[in-house]
Amino acid sequence: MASFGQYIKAEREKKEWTQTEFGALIGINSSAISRIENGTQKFSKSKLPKLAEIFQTSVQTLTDLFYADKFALEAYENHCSENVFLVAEDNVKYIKSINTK
Amino acid sequence: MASFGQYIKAEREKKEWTQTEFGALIGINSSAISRIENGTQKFSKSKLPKLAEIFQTSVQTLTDLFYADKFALEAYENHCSENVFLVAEDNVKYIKSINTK
DNA sequence: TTTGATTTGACCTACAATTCGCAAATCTAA
DNA sequence: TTAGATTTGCGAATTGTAGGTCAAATCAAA
Repeated sequence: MASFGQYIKAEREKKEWTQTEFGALIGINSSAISRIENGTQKFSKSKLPKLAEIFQTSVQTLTDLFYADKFALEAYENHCSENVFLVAEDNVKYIKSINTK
Repeated sequence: MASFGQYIKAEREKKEWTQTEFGALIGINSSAISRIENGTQKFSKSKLPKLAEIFQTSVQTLTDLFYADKFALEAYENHCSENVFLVAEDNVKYIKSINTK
């Protein structure tokens, strides 16, 4: 999957909803839906649970898609080097090791 | 390296600067330095170039450390699954492929 | 004990980033 | 052509957050 916006668009079209219909379901103006699908506006993470409900999928799946997209864009825009995600992965392990002991 | 704050602290101590001295160099209040080193406040990314100068290292190195730390914390706090960074890496490749053609 | 260094809390300001709402423009099928 | 769907420009409004200030608490070493 390319981006979170493209994912939303694909799922919305699967359900054969217009942006207006989908917007009403999730509680977002239709122009915002357009921007979200096209990447000029971000989907609010606080709405992930509702989105999971509407799309009939798990919050975990959406969370991973959402953040993978977010991290990728941020890494690209800020010219991070190739291995930034490898380092990040190590850092998560470190954080977890601290918060469990 | 554990976190960006810990990195800053380590480098500052190598130079034998107090938080106040280091704060004066980078232009941040000493209590803010304390918070940054201890992770309750974020280092401003706009100051990365200045930090590189002060620490005599490359902006790229600091950028990678900074974002690896940021991504790790965000992934941890939002309960992303293990493979979120693998997906993110793919997404970066996709973004790059679009922006080069 | 004393002095400087560090940590922390509470509160506040300023700035930057985003979202939203509306209207207008554009697109797309029938 | 026309009606519904989508995109987009713009300005208003909101939100998030860095980091300052001040003061108090804690720490560490001489």
